[in-house]
Amino acid sequence: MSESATHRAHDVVLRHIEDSLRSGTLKLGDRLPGERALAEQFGISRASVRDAIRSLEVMGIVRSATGSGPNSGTIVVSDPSSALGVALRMHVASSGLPLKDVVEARMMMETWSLEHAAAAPWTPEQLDDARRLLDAMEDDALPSQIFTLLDAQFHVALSALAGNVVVSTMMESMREAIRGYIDDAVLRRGGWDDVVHVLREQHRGIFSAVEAREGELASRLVREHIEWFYHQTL
Amino acid sequence: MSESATHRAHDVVLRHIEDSLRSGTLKLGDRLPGERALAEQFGISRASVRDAIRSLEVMGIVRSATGSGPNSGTIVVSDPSSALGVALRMHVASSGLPLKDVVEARMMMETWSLEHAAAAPWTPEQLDDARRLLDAMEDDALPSQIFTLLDAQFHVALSALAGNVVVSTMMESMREAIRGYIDDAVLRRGGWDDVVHVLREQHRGIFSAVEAREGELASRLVREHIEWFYHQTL
DNA sequence: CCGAAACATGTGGTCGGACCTCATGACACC
DNA sequence: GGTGTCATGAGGTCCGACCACATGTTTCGG
Repeated sequence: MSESATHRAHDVVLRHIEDSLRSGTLKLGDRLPGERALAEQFGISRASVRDAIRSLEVMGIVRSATGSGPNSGTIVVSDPSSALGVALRMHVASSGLPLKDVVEARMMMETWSLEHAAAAPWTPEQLDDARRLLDAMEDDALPSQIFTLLDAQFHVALSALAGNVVVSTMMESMREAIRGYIDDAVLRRGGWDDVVHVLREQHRGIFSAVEAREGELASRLVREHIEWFYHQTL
Repeated sequence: MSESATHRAHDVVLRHIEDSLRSGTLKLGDRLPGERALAEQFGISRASVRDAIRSLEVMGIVRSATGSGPNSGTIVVSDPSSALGVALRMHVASSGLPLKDVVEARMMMETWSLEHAAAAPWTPEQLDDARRLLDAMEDDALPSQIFTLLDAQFHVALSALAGNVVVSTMMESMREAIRGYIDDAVLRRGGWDDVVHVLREQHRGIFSAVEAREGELASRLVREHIEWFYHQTL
């Protein structure tokens, strides 16, 4: 923002794209010019253009695909959650961010979300997403990895009711980042059948509280839910 | 996690580094082999290796520098906040994430942090960081851009007392992402001299509450502080 | 006339080799 | 012993080529 330092070759295209995004010249769903065209336009090599686009791709700003037609090329998307999720996972892997703090942060966001969901203007249709996931998790034949996946989606769906995209995104990315650790911990622990019954009951309780718009109750239940599961496994 | 799909050339490097990080073979401060060496080791081109390293750099996992000596080459670091900050800023620019939600999320994290800071085991030295920033902001000659920078650091320093690295990191990155917008809004509004007096007073009140470990009061004050400033400018 | 197979086109993905800038440490020279 | 020069090796940039892929077009057989 402050120092320009446009001397780095790949920065010029990065800045140009950010400016275009900010000014509205480039918006969600638009296609960027081809890498070769951008290279010529800015007078830099295609490698540097690729460098910049790669950065945007890692951030979840654009998506690149080979081939031709409307689905090919580099397209402006908005996929912050998976991008942040990967980054978070890497930082947890490198011990830069303690897993304990990730779980704690997730609990903060989820309790906040459910509290605020009580007063938020969501429609019954939005709640149905969560209900479908709740029903899907009743299947006894579900492997634990699939269950935890649905579990994550259930929590995200409920939290989304609060209406804050940033909080939902961060929650989703944190869940994505720790999914691998959870699956490992579940397999290492064993006795999944006993655990899953408790989880189902807790989920139903949380869902009912949200449905009744009892924010404080929902918040307390989800806190107990996460704390219980955390101490059971990790 | 699910499909391996190591057919992408740059993914093999990415996976290898993540595994090395997870197993401890690679730790903070270590230097990666040179790009040419990695290329030969995995039997891929240097361009693909650069692609992978670039991804890690964007995530704040490594840092690359030219030259020779201990500060050169690619080194494992942990800089999630600036990495997330840039990504967040881009998403706000592309309207993928509403600024309002970012501010709201920041308020959630900060109130949570100050509440928990009351019971956290921080030392007086940690509080001194915030105190120094508080004193520095007393300077009347400070341009608004510098003030907001110190302001951001002050808030991060206080929040860090809660002891949760993930929350601190996210707060810092959100503040970084919206800094440009705040500076613009302040300049557009004018009358900075009137605003800054109120801000100083609010900061002192928040600091005192934290120092006295009155979590609830600190939390309330910081909420009012953020809400007031938000309505004054944006 | 129509459907299907072959082809042309343009995209990102990969490659390898070249040259540049830069920070450092070693070495020769005062 | 201090100092300036140079060799070294790292990342940064560029070029030009080729590959894999998805699509749109053309062509050919029925």
